[in-house]
Amino acid sequence: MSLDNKLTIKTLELLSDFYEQAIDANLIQFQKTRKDFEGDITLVVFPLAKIAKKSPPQTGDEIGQLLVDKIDYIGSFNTVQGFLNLVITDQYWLEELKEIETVDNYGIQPRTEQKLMVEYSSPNTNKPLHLGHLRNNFLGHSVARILEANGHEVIKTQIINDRGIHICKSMLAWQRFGNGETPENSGIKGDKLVGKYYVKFDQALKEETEVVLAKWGQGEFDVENEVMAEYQRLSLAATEKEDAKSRKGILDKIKKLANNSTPIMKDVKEMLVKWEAKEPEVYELWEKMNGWVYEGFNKTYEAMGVHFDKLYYESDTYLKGKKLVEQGLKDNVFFQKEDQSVWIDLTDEGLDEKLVLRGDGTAVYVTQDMGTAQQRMEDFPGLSGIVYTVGNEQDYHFNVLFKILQKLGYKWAENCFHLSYGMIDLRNDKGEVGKMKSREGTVVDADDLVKEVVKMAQEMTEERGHIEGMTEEEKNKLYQMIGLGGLKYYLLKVDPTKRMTFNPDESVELNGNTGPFIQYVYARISSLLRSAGNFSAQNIAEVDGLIDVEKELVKKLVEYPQIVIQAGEDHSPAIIANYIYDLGKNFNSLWQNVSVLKEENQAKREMRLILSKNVAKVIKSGMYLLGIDVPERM
RNA sequence: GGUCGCGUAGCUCAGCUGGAUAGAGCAUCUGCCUUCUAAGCAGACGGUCCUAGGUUCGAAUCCUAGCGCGAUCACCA
Repeated sequence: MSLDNKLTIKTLELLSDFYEQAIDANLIQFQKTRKDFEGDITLVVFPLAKIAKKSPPQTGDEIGQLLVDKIDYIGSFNTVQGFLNLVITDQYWLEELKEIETVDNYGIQPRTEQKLMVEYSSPNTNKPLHLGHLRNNFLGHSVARILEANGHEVIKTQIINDRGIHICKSMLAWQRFGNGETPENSGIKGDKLVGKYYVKFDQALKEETEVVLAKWGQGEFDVENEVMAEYQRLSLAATEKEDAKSRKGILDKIKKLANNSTPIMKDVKEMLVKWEAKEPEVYELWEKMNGWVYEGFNKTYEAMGVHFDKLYYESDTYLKGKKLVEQGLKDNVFFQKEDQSVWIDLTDEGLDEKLVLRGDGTAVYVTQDMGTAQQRMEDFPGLSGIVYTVGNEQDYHFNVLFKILQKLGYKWAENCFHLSYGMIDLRNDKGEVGKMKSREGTVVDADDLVKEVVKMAQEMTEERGHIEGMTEEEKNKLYQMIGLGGLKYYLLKVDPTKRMTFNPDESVELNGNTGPFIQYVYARISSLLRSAGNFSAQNIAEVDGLIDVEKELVKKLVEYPQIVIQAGEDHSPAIIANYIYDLGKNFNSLWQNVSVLKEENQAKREMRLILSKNVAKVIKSGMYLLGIDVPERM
């Protein structure tokens, strides 16, 4: 039990007795003592002053005396204003250290009954992975490990968006402009090659859209009457609007209308229908191109060091979604419009009407998500919930999805959680911050970044020169570990829910609050332990006093289990990251200020070795939770 | 326009379930390698916690309004 909890229970008991009345547990508020004051833990006495019927300082003194008298590990106290600072004895901390030393899986929580699925990555198969996917993957992978450390059984998964109109776009463009280009004959990585044709489609679409708009402008309409009417309505509205913003909104709508009226767009839609009908020509092309993509993705995942227990493909689950729509239609959860499209009315939930099946009978995004969720529940009986690692731009979508699942009557929908993380912004040469834009060529490619980061790690490590005697293979492994560790840490140390600004220089930085800084602490301790000889925790209790840095370190170690729990509850690797950084910093302070091996007092020397060993143990454990490896030497 | 989110040092971020004089890193400047790995340590400089009200013993933290930024409101995913 933590000191905080222990003290709260004891104090509650003592105070109830002392003041002869029942005391609300919420009035007992312990917090860490601020550095500027003497003490380890502080009781906030303001809430208790009323009960004592004395001023806060008097109350503090009164309670402080009581606690010192009754609790043996409280050595002394001081009251500053309404804050009662308690000094815990060194013996107590030494016992704690000894305890930590005996636990192998320190910080890891006992098994629970919960079985959770964590979904992350979930890319579209029409473009290569980029920086945003890196944040997604590292986050999901780390959260999976954190949940495991909290005792839950975890299944790591992803849903591969391998079908849909966007895939058909790449396919169509390849058919038209590809001239039989393949990864083999071009040497281009599979996912990159398919991405290339997705871009080609976009260009073609843009050109055709302009043609359509030009025709419309001259009054030539070879489209359905409704489209023409809609265009005329919008054009009129655009001329009436005064402010530029709403004008732009209408112009965007016109553009979209034109977009959808292009021949190429019609062809793509047709292709999707053919695909759903499994027409061999289309289906084979689809299989071929997706095969290229998977080959490319697998290389990227391997380089990133993330993996999955089970893969789902939308092409397998969207039919299940369609069945759910059918059933829901019968049960009056959904309703059908004249054009045969199927909708759900969520206006009573504060949301809108939402399409669940297109008029032509093909599935949309949410259709397949419904099917996927149900499939998962069938595949893993007893699954308690699903964690969806998906960007916060999809907050609305998941809101809708969970509501739909609830309305369909699935109890487990309540345990689905959208791990909604912030977008990554980039800073351009002018210092402006903004999103990655493929059109402006600012998308940071995942493969390129990983390669770059490892290369930088190599250069910087060679400069430092701590690696003589390593084989080439060991060296390469180390560069990989440092580069990737730095990148992962950089992306994970920020609160996942917040958007962040990517700075390429900081992502490869070795100094300060970085992954390599922490890895370095681990390597230092490893080096220390290598030259320490034999030691044990037996004589720790004989140490006659702890210096500040030592005590700080023990206190920090004691916090770890709570940190793991907190990180699990909040789904936040950042909590782990910030904690290990603090721990590492504290250790460096010890390292720089005292010598471990040259300490003459034997008990003290052993205590410091045990302390160091356990700092390393916790660093390794915490870094594992972030998906980062630590080196014995660097 | 509706909904949701964000606004803390020059920059990137902690702190936000209310507690003491708001913390780190980067950048700038000082010191410290004959000593277990200086990828380090010690220190200096740097703040209208967006603004205005409110709640209370106490507000960066909670509430309301305003300003600014972003996301979303697709028969895209």
